[in-house]
Amino acid sequence: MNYWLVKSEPDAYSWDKFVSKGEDNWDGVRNYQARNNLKAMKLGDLVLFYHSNQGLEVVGVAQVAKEAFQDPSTDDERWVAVRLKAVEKLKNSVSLKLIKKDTVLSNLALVKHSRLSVMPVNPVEFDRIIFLSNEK
DNA sequence: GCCAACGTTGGC
DNA sequence: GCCAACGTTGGC
Repeated sequence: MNYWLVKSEPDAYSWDKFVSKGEDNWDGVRNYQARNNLKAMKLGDLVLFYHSNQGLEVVGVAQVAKEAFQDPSTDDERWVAVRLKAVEKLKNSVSLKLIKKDTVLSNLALVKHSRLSVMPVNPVEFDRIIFLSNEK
């Protein structure tokens, strides 16, 4: 099983909106690297949901409900979407600030490649974020 | 195939 | 609102 992190601006599409739908297509990605990551997602993979621009924190966990298919928001065959379903909201969201301070997470693509909107997360990093979300 | 110009993302 | 980092476009 693989782990991922996706970003969304809460103004455009928040975690709460996602939860209210239960599951939804993750489409509109127009970046090759991010698209390649979407294509690599397998059914059942877990996906961290991060709020960019506002919030700047990991807020919940989703799961891949359907592997890559033609992005329904465009006819351009280059782009794909996946279907994600909500799994759980983190007990405490994990802020970018905290992630940056954490030595285990210092190589996270979120920190090193801040503009990438869909990125892989290794199991150690994933566990660490879950661990941090349960602290306090 | 290079690179300048331009557009976008996202943290601050 | 600014701007650094990065991706894309298009002229040559």
